[in-house]
Amino acid sequence: MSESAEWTLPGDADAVRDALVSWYETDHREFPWRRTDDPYAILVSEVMSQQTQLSRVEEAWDAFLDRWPTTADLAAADQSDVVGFWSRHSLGYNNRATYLHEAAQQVEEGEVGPTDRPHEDGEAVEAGGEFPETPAELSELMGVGPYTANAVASFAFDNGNAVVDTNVKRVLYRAFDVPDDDAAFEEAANELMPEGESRVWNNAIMELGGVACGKRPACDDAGCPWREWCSAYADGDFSAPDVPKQSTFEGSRRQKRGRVVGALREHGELELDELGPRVRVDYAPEGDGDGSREWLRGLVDDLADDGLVEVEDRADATVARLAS
DNA sequence: GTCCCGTACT
DNA sequence: AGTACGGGAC
Repeated sequence: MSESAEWTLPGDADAVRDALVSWYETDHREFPWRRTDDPYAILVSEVMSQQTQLSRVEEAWDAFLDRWPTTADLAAADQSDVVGFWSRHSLGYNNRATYLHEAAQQVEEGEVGPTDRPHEDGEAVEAGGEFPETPAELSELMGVGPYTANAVASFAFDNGNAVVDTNVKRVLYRAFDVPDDDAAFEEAANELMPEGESRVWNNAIMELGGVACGKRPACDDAGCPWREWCSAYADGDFSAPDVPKQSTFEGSRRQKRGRVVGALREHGELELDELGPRVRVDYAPEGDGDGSREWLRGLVDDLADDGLVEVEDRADATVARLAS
């Protein structure tokens, strides 16, 4: 179903496909996670890569897998250690550390994947620990959406659909005038992907978006394999789909949340009035506005709702620590 | 200050 | 449909 026929793939689509795969196979960046087909290791790399410069991900990825080499290891870990690791490595979005931890537990408990099936009360449940292999099963994992599901299915099992991230959108938008519309991008991406070759294809098209067709295009320098078909190369219009604006981090609530997690990681447990000055230099317990004890209580309560922090009311004071 | 960016939640 | 979410690179 396509109400918008504004875009078309070139008539010789197979030549387009072959050109990209050949270009990728001739030369591409090397990343350690491209040398494994362990779905867990690939999931870790994808979750990290969603948010961080690839150079720093390499070191964090190695250290993470060294510490928790399997889903069983991660599932058994204290969540505070996982969040602490995430924070120490400046990986951002601490929620995703808890998602990854929960996803490992889902796999170990057999909640998802090939062993997933209804069972009666009292019946022995199948052991679990088998990693899901299809995009639909992978999507059941906490923190795994359409992009990550297809990336893991592709890179671990060569079993995915076309990935659609901002790199892919930009490439399709520029080269084939696919409109800035999620359904159109998904349709075009899947029409273009050679059947059953998701591993090499998704690697190749994201490499194209990262190396040749970035925000600043490098068509000739990167030897873009699609120049002869590319609409943007022909008319010089290298505009890209709109990306949502980022609110400023300095002074933001996100910054204060990060400081709470950092302080609790460092000290283990703190009373609110010990935590406050580490979050805002102008912390002033009395009152009810920003920077007050009441404000801080609201902040740590939200972190508790997110599963990142534990808050305990004692007779004399309220204490906070990273969630175990 | 701007950019990066997929997912969960409302 | 819109918003929250981290912190480093530039």
